Amino acid sequence: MDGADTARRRPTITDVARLAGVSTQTVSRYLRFNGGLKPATLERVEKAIRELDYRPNLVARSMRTRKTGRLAILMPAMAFNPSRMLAGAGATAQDAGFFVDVVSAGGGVRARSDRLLELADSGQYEGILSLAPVLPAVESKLHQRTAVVISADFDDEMRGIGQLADATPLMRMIEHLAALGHSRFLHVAGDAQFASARARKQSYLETVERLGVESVGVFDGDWSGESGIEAIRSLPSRARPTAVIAANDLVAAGVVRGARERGWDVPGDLSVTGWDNAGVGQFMTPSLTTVDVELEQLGSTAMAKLIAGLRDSAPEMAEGSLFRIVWRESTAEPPAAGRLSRGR
Amino acid sequence: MDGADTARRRPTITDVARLAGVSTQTVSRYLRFNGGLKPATLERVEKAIRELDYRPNLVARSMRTRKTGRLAILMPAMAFNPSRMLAGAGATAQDAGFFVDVVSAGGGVRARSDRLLELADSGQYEGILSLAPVLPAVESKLHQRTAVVISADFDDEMRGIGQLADATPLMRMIEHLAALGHSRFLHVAGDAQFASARARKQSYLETVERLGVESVGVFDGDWSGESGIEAIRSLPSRARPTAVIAANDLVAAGVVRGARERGWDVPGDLSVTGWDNAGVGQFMTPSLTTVDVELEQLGSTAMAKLIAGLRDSAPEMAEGSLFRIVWRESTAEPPAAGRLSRGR
DNA sequence: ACGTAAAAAGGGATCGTTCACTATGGTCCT
DNA sequence: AGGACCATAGTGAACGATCCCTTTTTACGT
Repeated sequence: MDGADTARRRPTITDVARLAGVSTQTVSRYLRFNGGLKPATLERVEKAIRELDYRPNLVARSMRTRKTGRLAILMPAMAFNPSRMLAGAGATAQDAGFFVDVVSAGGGVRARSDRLLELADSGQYEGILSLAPVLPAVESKLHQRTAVVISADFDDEMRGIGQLADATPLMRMIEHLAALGHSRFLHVAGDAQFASARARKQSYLETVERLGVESVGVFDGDWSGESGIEAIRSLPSRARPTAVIAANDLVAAGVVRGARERGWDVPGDLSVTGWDNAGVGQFMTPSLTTVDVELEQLGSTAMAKLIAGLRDSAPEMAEGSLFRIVWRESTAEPPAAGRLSRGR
Repeated sequence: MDGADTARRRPTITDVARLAGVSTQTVSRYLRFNGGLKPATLERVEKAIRELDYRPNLVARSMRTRKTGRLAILMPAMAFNPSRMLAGAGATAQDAGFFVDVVSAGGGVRARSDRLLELADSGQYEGILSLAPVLPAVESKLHQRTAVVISADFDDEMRGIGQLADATPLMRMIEHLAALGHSRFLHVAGDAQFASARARKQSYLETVERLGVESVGVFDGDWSGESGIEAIRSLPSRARPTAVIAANDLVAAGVVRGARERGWDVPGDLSVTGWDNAGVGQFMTPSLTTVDVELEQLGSTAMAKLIAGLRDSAPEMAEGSLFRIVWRESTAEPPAAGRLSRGR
């Protein structure tokens, strides 16, 4: 996984000083507070920094200043959702002798990408694992530096681990429903920015095609409950599916709600499946059929890949499926012909 | 907020070497691989380390080895729940010039406490913000070292920020329900390990007392949906509340489910409130009345407190409430006398 | 033109560790 | 006995930045 790419040494403050024709102390002064420099000197320093694309080595700085500028947040590994994945990743990394810091990056893809670059350049990390999509352009900028990046749900052009995006359980669910007699399906997709959303959509289309069952179409949603409702609302009443494959549980909940709005009974008239096994789904009425994902395992595997990449060794892959379909009340046999609730 | 407590300098490898009567290199050798030392020397070094309670300075080590042993995980600030709080905390810290690393700590209180100590002693952090409960004993062990700890939901004996534990919205909800005519309440509490759970329970008891309404009791749960179901199941049929105040949305969903099991209609026979405004609650039937919490704000405030503590200045407190009650379908007027569903 | 003070820039030490060598002393072999 | 070799321990120099202090340059008033 690359890694043998540390071509140029990182420029240091000395390099900058030499290029600018000043002492390191002057450069240091520039870096810490933009004052006390003659305009001419200042410009020379700035130019040198720009030219070398220099960034201070934060480790060396902390060493001298005895300040790290870092705070740690201990995350509860409680019922919270994403922490399950983090917990897995963290454990694996710790076993391998690494500290794991989870840096949260707010904002959109753009902001996240910038943050990623910033982190990579800070020299404080040997590897970065991104669990969120990042702009493809990031990779090229990254290559010259050391940090290795792997992601669980990256853009296709990047090295994705692919497991999160594995959508075979969705295939199985459709097969099972088709075996029960369902013949008209609808898919409400997640945000296409996510590889997992695209994979599920893709898998849906292929499976429907392969089984020769009818598809009412795909509604392009955004993981939100609203998109689930909207998908049902926007359905012309003649094209009424008997089963909806939702991108996740939240969407599925929206779908159920939307169906109820139109007077359709779930699962009497319509079967609905979700994805994630969100805690609440089990207690809804009807309880939600969903896919339980071994998030810890997933996080752990992703981390193992990253570490293997750093060490130029092959990762140990976990065997066995990371997914488990949980059949609950929201799925059942399709309504017998003519026994549909009227609805709208 | 302490901080002026850096009495002793941290012992260095030189101190250890001097005390053991060997060179620093020998100590270093001991630290990196326990070999190549004569048993006698080894013991002297070990004794010195123990005596000084020495721990290697990881910053200096990274500086020399050019390895940080750290990995970063970029967390998606997406629909995930806890990341909202992290996002707020992270933004505030970044504004103040700090890097924020979110370290996830799995396991129980015990493991988390150990991890906290480890982090504090690593010397890599200036402050630590724990969002999860930690053993009270930790505080005393911490005092001698530099790291400042504040938590949003600590044990009472520690400096909690109190805001997460603020349960006034719960009071408001009870008042409102009482005004609607409800007179028999039940509370399903969360894990008593959490200050927020205790605060809600406390607040429930006080409010019920103050308003002079009847309380069927408090069921001590653990934040889980099962505990919600169990609370309803275990209710003798003569002591039937008209409103249940659940510790969070998951519990509330369990309560709704349990009520349905017994043939009680929600909200016809029983009103139910949750807490958290979990995404799915809005799409359940009935949709869940809940308390929406400004998690970003909360995280941000907690972080501001921590930073203020580090700088010995007063934190800027956010004004305005961080809570908003969201009334939805799961709450309504109590059933008119004699118009209860039969149920069991 | 000169002295003086302030501004600007530089020199060298230093933070705590590890690395690449070197210096011991002892053991074993020829 | 002499040397090769190993195990053990020590020396000095980095790593890259900042800090304290000194030196040089500039500005300014007389």
